[in-house]
Amino acid sequence: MLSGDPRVGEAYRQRVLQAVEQLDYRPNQLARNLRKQRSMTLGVVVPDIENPHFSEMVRAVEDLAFNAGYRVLVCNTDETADKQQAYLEALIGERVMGVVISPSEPASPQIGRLLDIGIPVVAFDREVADERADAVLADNVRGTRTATKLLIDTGHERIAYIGGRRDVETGAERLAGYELAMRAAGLELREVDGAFRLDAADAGVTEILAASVRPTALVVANNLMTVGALRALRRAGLRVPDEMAIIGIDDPSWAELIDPPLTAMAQPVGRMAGDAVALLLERVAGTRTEPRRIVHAFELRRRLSVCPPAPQP
Amino acid sequence: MLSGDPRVGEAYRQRVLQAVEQLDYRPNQLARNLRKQRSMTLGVVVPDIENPHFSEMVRAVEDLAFNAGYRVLVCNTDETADKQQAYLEALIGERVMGVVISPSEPASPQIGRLLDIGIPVVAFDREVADERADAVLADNVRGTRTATKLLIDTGHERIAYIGGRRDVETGAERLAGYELAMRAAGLELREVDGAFRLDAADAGVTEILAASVRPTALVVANNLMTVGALRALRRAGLRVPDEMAIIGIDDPSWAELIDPPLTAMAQPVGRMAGDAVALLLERVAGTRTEPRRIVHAFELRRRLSVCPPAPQP
DNA sequence: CTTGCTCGGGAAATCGATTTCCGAACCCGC
DNA sequence: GCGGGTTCGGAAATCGATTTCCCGAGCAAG
Repeated sequence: MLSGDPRVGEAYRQRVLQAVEQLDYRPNQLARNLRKQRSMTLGVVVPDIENPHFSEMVRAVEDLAFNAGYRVLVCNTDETADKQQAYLEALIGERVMGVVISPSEPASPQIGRLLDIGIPVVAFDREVADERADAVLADNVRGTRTATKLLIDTGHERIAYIGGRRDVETGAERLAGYELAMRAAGLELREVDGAFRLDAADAGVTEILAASVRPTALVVANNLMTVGALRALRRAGLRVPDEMAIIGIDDPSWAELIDPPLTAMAQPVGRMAGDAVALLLERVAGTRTEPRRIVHAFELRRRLSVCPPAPQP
Repeated sequence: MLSGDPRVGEAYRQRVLQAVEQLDYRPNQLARNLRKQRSMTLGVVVPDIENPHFSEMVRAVEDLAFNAGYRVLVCNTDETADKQQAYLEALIGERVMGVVISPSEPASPQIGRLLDIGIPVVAFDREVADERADAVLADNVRGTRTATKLLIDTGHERIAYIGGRRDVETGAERLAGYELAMRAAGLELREVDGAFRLDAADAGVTEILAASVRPTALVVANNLMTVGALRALRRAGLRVPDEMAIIGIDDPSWAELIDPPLTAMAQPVGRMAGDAVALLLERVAGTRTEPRRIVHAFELRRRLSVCPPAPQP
């Protein structure tokens, strides 16, 4: 009756509600969870919550979930398959009502298990291996191609790409976007792996700068690596954009504060998170059973870190 | 027996473990939670997870908690008392094993309830009203006084302070630190409320700049407001540091990338989070019953956003 | 007026692991 | 060889809300 049975007498209901009031009765959530075999919780699995891209996403998901009456269990995988597996296992154990995941490992068997037992999964940023999952993605190929093309159109020919892990969607697609643009223009590829990490990007850029023929522009595949790249450039004493143009994927809040303000490809993270939660809630409500994929476009934020290359000696 | 009863026959144990293996048996976490009246979860309550200060903290807590076998329920309060209350209520309902909270409202009655039912609470950054809670704090008064003193020692006399909410510990203490330093030097106070928010700080700085006599230096009480302040300065076309020196409390990763690199007071967030989790685990283990307060010192990161003021006309 | 049906409310079963309880077997020493 | 004390494994109670079941009352129709 306490769960809102409509066929209950009014007088009786009043009596009970009054008792509830007087005794300061609070239903035991744990007992409820056991009986219902679910907990009003959503799992959010991200590779790195310190990355502003993901903290913005977590923030948005959390907000929407809270308003819909859910709690959020945040899982940080450190880009490792192990932690991801452990966390997904835990989420299954907790019988969460849905999972938003930006997978470090797209093929964790737990993802299939989740879907098997009816827990909806929404892939965020990166797809998962299971067909049944929904997905909210950014058009990485086009975004990175646009970024690269901007450099080409500005007059650059030696353009290096600081990339992320190729074994995940985002890394592979962004690389593809870069390659598409470069090949279309008949330019030579120059790729360095920054593993989506600050330090690796720093090292990568340092390595690039050591080469006999330096590039005149960089495309950096995410915001952490952009910090690393900028650090390496600063250490090498290179001026941006005259000596090295740079365009970043992701547009964190500090992008317009640095010198020069960073030209960036922004993802509509807030809207993407909104879509992800909406997809989950549709599944929970049973409104939809067909998998859906939603792809968002990047948006170019033109600032001052890109200018034509210096004339060649 | 499955919970590791030591007084169990070896042969029997083997037989059971084999059965466990074969049937792919997974204990139902929800049933376990109900029976034990607890869930292997820690609650982390922060005002804004998008703020790098807190995302770093959440990240560190999450990591340590995971290694200790706990999950982390992240609660974002948006600096509102309402959301904080709702979340604390939920954490009580989930019977979490401990709570790390950076309170928006230090006196929520739920904090007392948590402690009443034996759930340890550690205050982070800002104290809570209940005596029984542990606390991990930064020495805000000294940190801000040091920051202000640096400006004074550099030769500034008109120093404005962009402050955060005075009704929370950090805001009040940082303000006090500024006032201490200014009064000690016999200088006039100039305070603006930025509510710890980017936009409010932007507006505050804009307001300050509109005054007939402008300050020559700013102390900004946290990293979000620093972004706002820098934005306002840029919009007004003021050069840092010659026309306006600036020192920020908090040292986010972008601080050394901006132009000029930001002079900042850094908090050892990682160590603070480590202490917080350690305090919780001590409580859970029952090793300690006396409340503890740990105070960490800020660390000055001298960069280029502070220089002597231009000579007066 | 009686049969049949609906509705309200109380009682009991359920979720599944943990914890307690108990009887049987076993060991030791006297 | 027997009483007292362990040890071990099975059985039952427990956690507390939800869900199902069921009976009695009330009402309508024949």
